[in-house]
Amino acid sequence: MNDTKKDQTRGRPRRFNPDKAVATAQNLFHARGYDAVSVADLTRAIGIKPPSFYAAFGNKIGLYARVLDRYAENGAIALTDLLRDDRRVADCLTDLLEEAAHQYGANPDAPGCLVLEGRRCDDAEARAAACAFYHGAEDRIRAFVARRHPQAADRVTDFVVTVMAGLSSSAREGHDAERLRTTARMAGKVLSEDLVS
Amino acid sequence: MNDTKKDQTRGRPRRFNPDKAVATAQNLFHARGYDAVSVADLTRAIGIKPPSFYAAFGNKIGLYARVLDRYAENGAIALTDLLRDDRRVADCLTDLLEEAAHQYGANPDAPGCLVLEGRRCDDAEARAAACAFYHGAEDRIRAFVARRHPQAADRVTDFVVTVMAGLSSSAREGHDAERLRTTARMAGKVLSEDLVS
DNA sequence: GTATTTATGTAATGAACGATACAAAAAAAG
DNA sequence: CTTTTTTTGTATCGTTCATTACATAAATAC
Repeated sequence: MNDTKKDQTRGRPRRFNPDKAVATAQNLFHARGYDAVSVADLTRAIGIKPPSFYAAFGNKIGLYARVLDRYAENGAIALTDLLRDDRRVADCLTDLLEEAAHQYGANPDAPGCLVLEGRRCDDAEARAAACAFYHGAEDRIRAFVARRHPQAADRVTDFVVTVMAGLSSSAREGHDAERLRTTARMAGKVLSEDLVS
Repeated sequence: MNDTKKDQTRGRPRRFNPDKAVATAQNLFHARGYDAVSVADLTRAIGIKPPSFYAAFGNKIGLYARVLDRYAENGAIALTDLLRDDRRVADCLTDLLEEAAHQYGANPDAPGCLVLEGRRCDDAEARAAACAFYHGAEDRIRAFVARRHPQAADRVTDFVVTVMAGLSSSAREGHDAERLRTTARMAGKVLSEDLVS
């Protein structure tokens, strides 16, 4: 019957919630970046000791992968909702840039994009994990543009992802959501004129 | 007479050229970033042992400061040449973006901007050093725009520095100079329309 | 020559890192 | 109860990091 509440696993029960731990780790990684967050920082913030950490997540990269998954579901930009076929491509992309501006500047304690910033950390595995998410998003944007503007897809995608990376960078530099949105709107104007029809 | 060739210092002469060492360090820091370059990497590349390193440069930050100075004179964008009073502001800024695209993509082994990327390394002192150079450049851009478009200065400067950060980021992602230049030109169009007259 | 000064090479320092060995503790299964 | 399974805390591992003692080498000054 109630197989959700009763933990009918065998051994000693966990004293911490792994999902909550992932959320805590997400905050840390987003605030400081992968390299600057040590395992000691993570265990302290979660409230566990290293052995519990490694038993639950494998290693630092393992937890980072969980964080990226959570970010893709929770905090990242919902491309599916934004890149619609019933609106002009330029308008969708402008909304995308404005949404990025809003999200990247929303929380001053975790500015910018977890994935965009994660692309250039110093750990090869973590970098590859972040880049995988990034390339997925980039490909979706390019495919969306290509459907109606095939010859402009590469150029427009380069422009959009470059502006998004700039927005994330400026967010980390201290630009608030309002300043970022102004920048995003300026960038959006280019698209409206470039992608006529 | 010839006081340039004769080293009339007292003790044992140096077996390496500090200026060449700074150039070597610049390549390393630009290629991998401050955090990812260890003192061991630097001493190996320069061809000296740690004591010679610390005697010559003080510490890792000391050498990084020398590298930033060298970059400002050598590799960075010559704002003085670009931000001219005898041309339209929008044209100057578009040239600035295109020049950034050209420089950031010129050397695949050292993509992006040393200063822009250095802003977000994990060492507080190195970060402060890079940010000092960055803020200097940002202030010059803002002052240049403000002279003729005072009410647009903040907005336009935010846009320009954000695009530049995006260009540097995309350069590190692998965009070559040509792709970056296309992006830069697209961004430049906004300025021509925003800053009429 | 001797004294002084500076640079060099060997080797080691303490600190922080990611990751583990090990035994005790807390639960279910028999 | 005993056995089995899993988690926990303590304590530590080996590696890498930036930095430095220390003695030696190579130059000038006297």
